[in-house]
Amino acid sequence: MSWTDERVETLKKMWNEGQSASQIAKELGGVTRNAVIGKVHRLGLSNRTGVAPQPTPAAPQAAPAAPAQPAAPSRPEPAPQAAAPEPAKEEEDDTPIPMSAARRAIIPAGQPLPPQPSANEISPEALAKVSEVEKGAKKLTLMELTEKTCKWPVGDPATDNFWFCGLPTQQGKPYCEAHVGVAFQPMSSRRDRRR
DNA sequence: CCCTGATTCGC
DNA sequence: GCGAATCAGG
Repeated sequence: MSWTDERVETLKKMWNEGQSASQIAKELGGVTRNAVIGKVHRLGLSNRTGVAPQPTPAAPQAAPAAPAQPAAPSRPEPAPQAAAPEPAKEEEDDTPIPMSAARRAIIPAGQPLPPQPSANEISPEALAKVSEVEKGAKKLTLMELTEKTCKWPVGDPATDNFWFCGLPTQQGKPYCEAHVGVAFQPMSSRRDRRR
């Protein structure tokens, strides 16, 4: 397989989407993650920022013959932090979660809906991260789960919109990183309404 | 052990 | 330019 225009395009797209090299390699097929990474570097987009700002940090090894800053040598990274998280393209044939008629107040046999963070006090950050992640969840069904897919349940099993996160597990753990964050609370405010 | 990206270097 | 091997983490 060679790097056709199309494949390079896919590579760029996926890389900027935050996909890992191995995932991209699987998608493209015929290449290993090493090949992907190698290509990424050659394309000069090792940094996932879609647009490399002006200050193309001159490599310390090969200093260009034309230093942009004649009087400002020491300043490797002036970038303050203007990276605007841009989900932008999200083409998935998935239902945008109609969530409507399924408002039955029926609670099957289930009492303990898993961890579902609710009244608990979990790191606001973790929660934010979770809801963010759940938007991009793969929404797997029970049967689609594997040892490597996040098994965090989302939604109410009693309704028609219920799925499992399905994102890559962090490793060994049953959930993706975001969900591990809320699933495995060290143990904090364990003080229920102590009688 | 699983995974990640980064680099090197023969091709 | 390419990518396997290797390196350096998490």
